[in-house]
Amino acid sequence: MTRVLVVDDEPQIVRALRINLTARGYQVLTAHDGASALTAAADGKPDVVVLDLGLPDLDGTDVIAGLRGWTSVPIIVLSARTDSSDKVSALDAGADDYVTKPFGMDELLARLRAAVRRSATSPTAGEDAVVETASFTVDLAAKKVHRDGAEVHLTPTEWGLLEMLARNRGRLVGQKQLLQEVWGPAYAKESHYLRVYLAQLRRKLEPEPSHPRHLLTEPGMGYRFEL
Amino acid sequence: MTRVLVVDDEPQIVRALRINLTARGYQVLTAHDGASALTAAADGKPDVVVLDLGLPDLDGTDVIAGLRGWTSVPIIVLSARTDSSDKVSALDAGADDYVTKPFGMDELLARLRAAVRRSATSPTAGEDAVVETASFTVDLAAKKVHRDGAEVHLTPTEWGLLEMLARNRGRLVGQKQLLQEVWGPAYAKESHYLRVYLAQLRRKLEPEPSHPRHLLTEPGMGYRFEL
DNA sequence: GGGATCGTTGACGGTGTCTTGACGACGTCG
DNA sequence: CGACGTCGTCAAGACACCGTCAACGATCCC
Repeated sequence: MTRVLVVDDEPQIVRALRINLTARGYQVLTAHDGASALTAAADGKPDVVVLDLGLPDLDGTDVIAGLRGWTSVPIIVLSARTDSSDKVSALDAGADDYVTKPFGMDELLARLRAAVRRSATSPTAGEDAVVETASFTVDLAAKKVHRDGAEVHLTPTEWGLLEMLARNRGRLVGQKQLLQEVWGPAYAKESHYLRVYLAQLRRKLEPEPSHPRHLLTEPGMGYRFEL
Repeated sequence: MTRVLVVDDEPQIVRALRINLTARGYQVLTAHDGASALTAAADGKPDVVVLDLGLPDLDGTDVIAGLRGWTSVPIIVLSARTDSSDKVSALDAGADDYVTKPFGMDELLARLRAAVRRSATSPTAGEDAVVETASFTVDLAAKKVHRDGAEVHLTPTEWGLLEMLARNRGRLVGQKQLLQEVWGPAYAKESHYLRVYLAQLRRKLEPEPSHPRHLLTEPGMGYRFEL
């Protein structure tokens, strides 16, 4: 789900955006001043930021600069000012788009889609798309697994499981979490599936399937992908 | 040096842009209709396109779609129409920005800088307009397929499918993704179409249609274009 | 108006995958 | 020491999916 951070100090604008965005399946985070916008962006990891320039505490370009210091998340600026100089300074500070109030909701949504589409195709996502271990490599973007140079074929379920573990590499992933993500919310208790498919993955990927080095079991808790 | 392709049929606009852009160190290419814009984009490999929607020959969204078929170069649309629906359709067709005439030169230049800055940070991943395999060649810009020197005729649907796969060559493309892109969002579950059209493509392009080497099936997941 | 092309839909067989059950090994706790 | 729960392994049937062929309308072009 796409996460949108809406930064505006006018409640009615925030409300209108929240309603429209939520109705279209976006997840909406909000902040009402510059300082909380920066922390919310760091905390909520939004996919796109809608930023009003007329904030009470910070200048708009400072907020943009504060974001651009560590993230390349798309920023769409809202502003009541139609001055060309305002637009130029905001865009040059690092904003991706500039919409003047009053704005049409259709247009804003279209510009938001465009911004999200752009950033989706560029692999700037913080995580690396290819995970490598001593015995095999997982390419998350291409959905391919290689072992000793040769490609290993995985079934959809096997891949879903491996992908979930690889995206959380190093961390423990609970069985319930795995089951709900790969099989669906109704399968939260079918822990037998995990045993069957972990065995299959180990047989395909581990040098010694009975003594796994990368696909580890944490008894009673879940599984962990270790590099 | 940054190369800008300016597409507009009004000479005075082209002249004004050429002067301003050249003075700021851009290299300027021009086209005055949709058809020549497409060839100029394929030929001149611009870093950004400024596109007027009111062209004499083609509809603006068709030009955008024609470009988006093979390149992700940023497109900034110029238009005299302020209709919200025009903006939405242009942005959803793949445009990056939409500026209404009359526009301030400062603002356009700032939006242009923003568009170039964005695309500069994303690695222009091996996006070649012509994809070559051992048995056939796909020219994404010209929308043509050759096999053994001769041109192969593809229907629009066949082409849409092949284009989508070729643009994601090496990567697995989910069936839902293919269906939504080629047939439309309402066809996300009509996976039967994929089987029929993949069979047709293989019959036309693969040396052994029953043992495909380039248009591969990943059961339960999707299809993959392998070089 | 006639013919060809294209998109859509149905039926069919074959193959691979998912699900399910049974069984033994291991560790823990009463 | 024995009961219990968890885990790993194996096997077999049910099922979904894929590829293929063919027929039907709709549309476009001559």
